[in-house]
Amino acid sequence: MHRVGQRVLSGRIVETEAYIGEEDRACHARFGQTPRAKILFGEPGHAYVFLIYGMYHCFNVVCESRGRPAAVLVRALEMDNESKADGPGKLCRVLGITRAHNGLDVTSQPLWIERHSGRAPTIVATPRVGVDYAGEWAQKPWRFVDASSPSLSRKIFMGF
DNA sequence: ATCCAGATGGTC
DNA sequence: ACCATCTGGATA
Repeated sequence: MHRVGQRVLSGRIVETEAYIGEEDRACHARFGQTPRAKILFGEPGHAYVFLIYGMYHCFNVVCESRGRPAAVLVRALEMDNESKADGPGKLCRVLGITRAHNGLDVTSQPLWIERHSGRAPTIVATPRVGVDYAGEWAQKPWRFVDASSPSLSRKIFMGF
């Protein structure tokens, strides 16, 4: 959920990826506590937002305790309206999330997450997207999707 | 259906 | 030089 003025933009999270620790060669924490990755090393429950390819943003939630860098990238939403949010860049564009949100507490306004009360998801794990440079770490099944959702960033196929 | 160049700028 | 992306146009 993101409150902007009187409006609340929201959607159901249907796709995520885990980035876990300095040893994860796909994680931004792999270079240690650089200026960009600073938030990753901080308190859990805070937003880690970064600019990618000079024109898009990616939204993560920091996990695990201070000093232990880990986060969940939110990659797709099923929107409450007609908007499309089937990808990490589109999601941030549609919800209006930018680096101005980096470090915000995600348990309160204006940017927060609520438990969904609808039907249970059918969770399927696949390799993460766009991290081929990460060697063996690229193959870990740390992307999680609701296979029953039509709003995924890419289609699922046999086994995945 | 698949392939790919181009956009665009922070980060290391 | 690289990059946790997206779009539109070309090709088949």
